[in-house]
Amino acid sequence: MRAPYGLNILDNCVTCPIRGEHLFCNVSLQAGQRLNEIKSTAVYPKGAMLFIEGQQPRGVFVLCAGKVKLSTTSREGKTIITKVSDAGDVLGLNAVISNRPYEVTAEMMEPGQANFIPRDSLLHYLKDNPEVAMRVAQQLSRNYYTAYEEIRTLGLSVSPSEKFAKLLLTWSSKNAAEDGSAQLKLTLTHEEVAEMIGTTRETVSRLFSEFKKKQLMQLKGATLVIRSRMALEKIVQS
Amino acid sequence: MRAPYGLNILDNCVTCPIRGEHLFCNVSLQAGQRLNEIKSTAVYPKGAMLFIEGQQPRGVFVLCAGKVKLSTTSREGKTIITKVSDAGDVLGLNAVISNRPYEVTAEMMEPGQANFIPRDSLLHYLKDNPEVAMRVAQQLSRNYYTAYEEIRTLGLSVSPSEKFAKLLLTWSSKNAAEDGSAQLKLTLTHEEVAEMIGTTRETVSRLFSEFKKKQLMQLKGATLVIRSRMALEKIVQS
DNA sequence: ATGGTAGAGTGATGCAGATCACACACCGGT
DNA sequence: ACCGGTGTGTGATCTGCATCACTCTACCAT
Repeated sequence: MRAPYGLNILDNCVTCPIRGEHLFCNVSLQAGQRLNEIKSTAVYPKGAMLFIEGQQPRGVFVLCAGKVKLSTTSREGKTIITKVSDAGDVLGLNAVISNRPYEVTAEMMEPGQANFIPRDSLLHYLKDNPEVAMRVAQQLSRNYYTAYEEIRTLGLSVSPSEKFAKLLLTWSSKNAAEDGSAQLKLTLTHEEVAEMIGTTRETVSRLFSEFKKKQLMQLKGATLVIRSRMALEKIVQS
Repeated sequence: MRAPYGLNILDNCVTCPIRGEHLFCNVSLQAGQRLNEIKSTAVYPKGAMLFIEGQQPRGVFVLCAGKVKLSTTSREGKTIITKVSDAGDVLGLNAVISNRPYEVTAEMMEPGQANFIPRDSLLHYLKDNPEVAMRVAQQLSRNYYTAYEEIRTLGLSVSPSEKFAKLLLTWSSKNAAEDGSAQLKLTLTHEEVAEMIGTTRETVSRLFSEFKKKQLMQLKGATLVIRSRMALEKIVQS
């Protein structure tokens, strides 16, 4: 199947091409079919906004391919990135369930694909499928935990170094090797990293140098190598 | 009915003596009765811990009377207070639904009363009452929004003054008068205020003086008078 | 009264990190 | 080869707040 942005369209990504533990997976056959009827698939270019902070919730997006940046901006223009989502994540769920405006802006960081489920359809669907409703509740509380971790990080760790180390740890835990090292592609700019840990671009730049010098990490092109998680954990201390 | 700590025991506070919009209110008659069967009521002294960060979730507490302080502490002993709950709030819901450890510590700030619903009973109950399950999902997403606001505050507002002004605003919105002024009892110590906005006791002390001098607030004994919300909002700017 | 303790006010000092101001490196377009 | 734009590295300065170190008050218990 031909698709724009050099992507192949994934056939039925709502029922998780990737992870077994996904929100809409392992539902009954009937429930799965109904889900296919109410979803619609679309492909997005880099920079596309799935939704914007403050908008009324139209529905949820189930991300099939590509990375999505979730961020909030204050009136003065200061921005924090709260999360980088990837395939399998469900975006906009909180807003849809509670019928409040989207609390973040979701922007494609690279070309990707997502399934859209309109708010009304989803709510009816959940009414008819209590099993899935329960899963949604669990997903919401997981979201809450993630937010909570963020609060702990922002509220308890004082120094940028600590927050930076924490960020590296979360990255490395997604690509961990046996020996405590990890390797991953760095897709964010220093500016964006700064927005994730609530500091300035310059400070991030200095943090990179400092951590490299201290042998905590290594950088070959866009490939980030984390030497030992242990050493980072010692910096975090919280 | 006699009770310890000078409290009168409230008869059936799980079905909201106070607020109509409560989680377990307006459920069907049958569902309400079942709820009464699985709950148990207890009275707590000041300083009692309903649950502690890291404990396995035993169940949820529906607060009937008294204020409860929710906090997290880092390994180095730094503490942040994430919320002060009062009557009507449901505590521990996220932990119970997602079956993860309680993420906060819940401590009574004054004598009070709460209904306890054990985890298993609640989960069965929700399975049997999808209407209530949906309400729980909504409650969870509200919790999420609150957490999200906290993230915005911690991440976007830099200075303690801003965060302090923000805190005063949330306080005053609960006791607002028509003209933008508000009056409330200050039950927290400077230390505790510091833990709410992520700064030190000394800084809070100076903030109080500063805000009083700038006519933003007034303090008669434990009664805090907020002159104009407008002026505070100008400080917040986010 | 007298002590003890928890909370509150306030000055002096030091430093981490924001801010400003550059220079440079890289890449894609024409 | 040339440019412009975007991202990065790094020095110099400036400042807000944490930290330390007190004193003072209010309140309770004896």
